[in-house]
Amino acid sequence: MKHNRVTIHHVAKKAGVAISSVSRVLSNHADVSDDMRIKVEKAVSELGYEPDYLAQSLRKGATQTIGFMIRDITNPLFSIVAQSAEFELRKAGYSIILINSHGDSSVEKENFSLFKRRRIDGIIASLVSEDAAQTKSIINNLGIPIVLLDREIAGLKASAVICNHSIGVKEATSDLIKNGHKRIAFVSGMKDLLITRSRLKGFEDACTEGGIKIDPSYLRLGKFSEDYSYHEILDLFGSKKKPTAIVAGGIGASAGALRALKDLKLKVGKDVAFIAVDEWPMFDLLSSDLSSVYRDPDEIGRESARLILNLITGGPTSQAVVQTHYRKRTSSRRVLNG
Amino acid sequence: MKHNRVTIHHVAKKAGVAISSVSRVLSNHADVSDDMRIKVEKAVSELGYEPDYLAQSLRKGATQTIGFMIRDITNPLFSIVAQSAEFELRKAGYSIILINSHGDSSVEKENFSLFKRRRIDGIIASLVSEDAAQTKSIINNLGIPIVLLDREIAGLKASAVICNHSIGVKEATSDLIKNGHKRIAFVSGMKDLLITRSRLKGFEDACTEGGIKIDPSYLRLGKFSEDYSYHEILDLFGSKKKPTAIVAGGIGASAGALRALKDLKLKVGKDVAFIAVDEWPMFDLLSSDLSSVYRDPDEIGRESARLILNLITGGPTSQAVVQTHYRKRTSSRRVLNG
DNA sequence: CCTCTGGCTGGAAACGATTCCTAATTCTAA
DNA sequence: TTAGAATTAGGAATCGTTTCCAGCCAGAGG
Repeated sequence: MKHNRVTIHHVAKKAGVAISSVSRVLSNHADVSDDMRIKVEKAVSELGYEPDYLAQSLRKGATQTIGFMIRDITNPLFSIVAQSAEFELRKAGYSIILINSHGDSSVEKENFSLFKRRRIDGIIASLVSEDAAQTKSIINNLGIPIVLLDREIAGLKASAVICNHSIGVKEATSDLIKNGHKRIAFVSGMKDLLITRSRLKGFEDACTEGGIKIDPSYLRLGKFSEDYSYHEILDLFGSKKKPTAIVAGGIGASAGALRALKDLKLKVGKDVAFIAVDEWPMFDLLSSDLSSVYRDPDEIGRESARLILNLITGGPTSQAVVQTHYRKRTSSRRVLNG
Repeated sequence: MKHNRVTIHHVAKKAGVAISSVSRVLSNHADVSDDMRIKVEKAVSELGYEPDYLAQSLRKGATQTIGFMIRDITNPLFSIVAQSAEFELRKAGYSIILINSHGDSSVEKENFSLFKRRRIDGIIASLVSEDAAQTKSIINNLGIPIVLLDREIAGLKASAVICNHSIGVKEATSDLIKNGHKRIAFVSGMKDLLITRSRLKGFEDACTEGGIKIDPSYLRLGKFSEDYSYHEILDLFGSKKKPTAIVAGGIGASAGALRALKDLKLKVGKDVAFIAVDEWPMFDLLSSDLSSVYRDPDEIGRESARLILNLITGGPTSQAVVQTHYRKRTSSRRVLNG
């Protein structure tokens, strides 16, 4: 089985030249005579030779591979990001190794070490948390260029794709207020993440401008999971001061909230207003015509690819900002008892 | 920058032993004295040494990497398959390289060659087509173990995960017939794919048993795309003999069909019955309570991982069958003019 | 006391490329 | 004609491991 792999050795022998000459021809080195080029190319095509990545990588110290680590590949937003990043990176000759961290920071840690051992050239990651001091030191000691998705960590040598969440959420919340909503709930992930803080800022700004005082019990900022959101919404509607509108930050939050409303037999857009932050496949086929805060996942993927390539070729760390905007549909209207 | 990578060389020097001894300790070779083991382990932990995958791979001829090639990673079903396969393979020490073929068989061809150059240990693939003779010869010449998802190619040395589509579709179609439907349309992908033939068989069997003659114009078997399905449904409902029920084979087919019905202002479950083959995230939040044919994507991922590991360790090619079953909900009921 | 066995160890050859260095050849110019 | 420069080719080192092979030393058996 070993003898069926054709190496540069075989090519050299067949062409009757030295190994180094074959290598020079294939890497378009300047000092190659026409005669040599022809001989080698003939041998290459006759043998169907293709250089081995492994050996090249070992020698050159670059694997042409990018590690893509996310918390959950089944999240439709991330899968689009992964697809478009892969598309861009492949054009530049890179492959991607996909790793799930399952939202577990110890798995995340292992993954970084795996990346290092595999001599990954660069990393694109959506980290579990921003405050883990350990994560910070791991990344800094890794010596591998990294692009963070929607995370901002002080003192970290990393590029980042940051979405401007506050703008879209502000527009959306303002629209709710304009439609007469005063009791607006906001469900999303942990407050220590930039993404949550940014959304919260948009929410607060809109309330301030609209002259609405935020009741802290309407802020449910705990986890991105469906489960969390589901139970928080049930809890809110079990209380005396039921909200008339909900802003759900993230796909999980939206799914959990919509399920809760369904179980409560409350009709979205009629009994309660709703804004989904982020959309998912077949969004338009849902039972209600949801207003949303949109960002383009393709753009996130493209930008992250651009940033990591930039870093790999020695460029400085930088940030790319992806805008969000409000897509007004019918679920944000005034409701019966609003 | 080169000097900060700690190699087996440094460990050997620090421990005052030969490189080969370090390697023996780390690979749990039998011929190692306790004294040696202790010295080496001390040096390893003090230096924080981790063996380099590249060099190991080059020497051993195995990269501990699986290539995962699918037509579209944003397909929610595939992304779950990818996730569960990754989970299983990681437990066995493998990483996965994810590649999109974008449903393009020339890209697919390139990808195979990339896998070979990267010395991938095994491939899990959802191929674009089954009949391309070229693909067959490429795979056979590749010399890399491969597991096919839902494809059956004669004369190919490959394992496969096959879903038993016909059973679920038959159950579903029988239910439609029992509910009085006679004009049932079936939209799905190309007829030359096993997956389509298998679904069609279930459909035909149910019709035969139910005493219904199939009108060929109700069979729309062209592509898996949303677009195709959308236009075929519009076409069907523009004709004289409108169907009273639709079976949509695949997520794309379902999406396209549901959009067409929405545009036609036909209510699913009321004006027309509908069966979705395969579910997607937040299926339960759709505007209608869709009956479906279900298969477990997690199981597909697990099985494909199991089969490829089996092949890599020298086992024979084999098949795993994943069952489908009918999930009866309300969209399959009798309808107004049915 | 000598040989044989067997456990351990170190040295060196792979694995398949790239690249530096040196040498041979050709060409130009004095 | 010959020195010196410019091309071009080959040889060898290198990347970081694993693994084969040979040798050393200690203990056992005669």
